[in-house]
Amino acid sequence: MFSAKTEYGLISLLELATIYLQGGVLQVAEIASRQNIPDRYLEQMLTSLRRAQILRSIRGPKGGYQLAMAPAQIKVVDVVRCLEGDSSVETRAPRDTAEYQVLDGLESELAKARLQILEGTTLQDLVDRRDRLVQSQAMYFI
Amino acid sequence: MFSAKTEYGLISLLELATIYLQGGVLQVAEIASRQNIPDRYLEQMLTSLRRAQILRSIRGPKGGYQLAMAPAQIKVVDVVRCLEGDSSVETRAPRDTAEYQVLDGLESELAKARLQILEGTTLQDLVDRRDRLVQSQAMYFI
DNA sequence: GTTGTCCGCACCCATATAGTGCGCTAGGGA
DNA sequence: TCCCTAGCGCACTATATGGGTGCGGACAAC
Repeated sequence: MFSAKTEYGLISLLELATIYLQGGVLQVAEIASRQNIPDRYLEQMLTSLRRAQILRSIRGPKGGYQLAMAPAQIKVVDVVRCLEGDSSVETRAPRDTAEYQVLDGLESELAKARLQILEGTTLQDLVDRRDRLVQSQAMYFI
Repeated sequence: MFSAKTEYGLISLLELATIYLQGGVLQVAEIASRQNIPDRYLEQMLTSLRRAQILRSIRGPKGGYQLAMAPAQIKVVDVVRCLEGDSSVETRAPRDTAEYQVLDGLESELAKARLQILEGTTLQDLVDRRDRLVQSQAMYFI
């Protein structure tokens, strides 16, 4: 459902979100090795996210990336739109029969449902879910 | 959102649904030319739909395809599953970090929303929508 | 000025999607 | 009976896309 690009981006943001309050910084290589992502590839996603003002970068030694705003301000839909080729710019050609129009209607219904979920979920929500998940999994070891 | 395969299939079923009550039959070439679909390609979709028991075929002169059941019995999700490579058979490998699990949760949320719509829409629904569309467009000419 | 990190392309490769070619098979009608 | 028509089946091609690499430059800290 998500492309690798989107997944890698969201994962990275999730990592950065957890250290946001301390103003923490992570380097591409750190995230990549921890999450098993090709680092040269991950750079591309982080660059896109920086251009979209979602991330901020610091160059030089001790550099890295950090969130440009609070996790609660970042909606998943923003990340998806940034990393997925903003799918809606496609000008399909004829599509003039009534049958096609009905299908278009159905497709936009699907797109709307998807958008609604992505609009309603913030990075903070994902962080919370992950924390709860880790918590519940830790229970098993007691 | 839909692949060309799925669209072509749904369009064809829509055409066949409108003549279902008269037990009507349409040939590949007819549908293809009316909807501007490469006919040799469309055959592949119709074959898949026949194998899935959604269509029935009649060979020889005066042959063609017809629906195997009433339009109200055919759910869009059946057609999509038949024509789209039943996406859910993919066994993604590692995906063991908590971050990935959270993403998987979000993705299944999206998939569920999509499925709900596709499950709840029948061919008859689409036919009705098209008829209403044609009706309302005819209004403009009065 | 050297090291470490981000920056930015251009490039490559595998796979999926969309579409074609070509011949076979079965049923109806002259 | 023979031929024509329309479905059957599969191998093949071509183009786009997604995922990933290579290589060098730029900038900041030490």
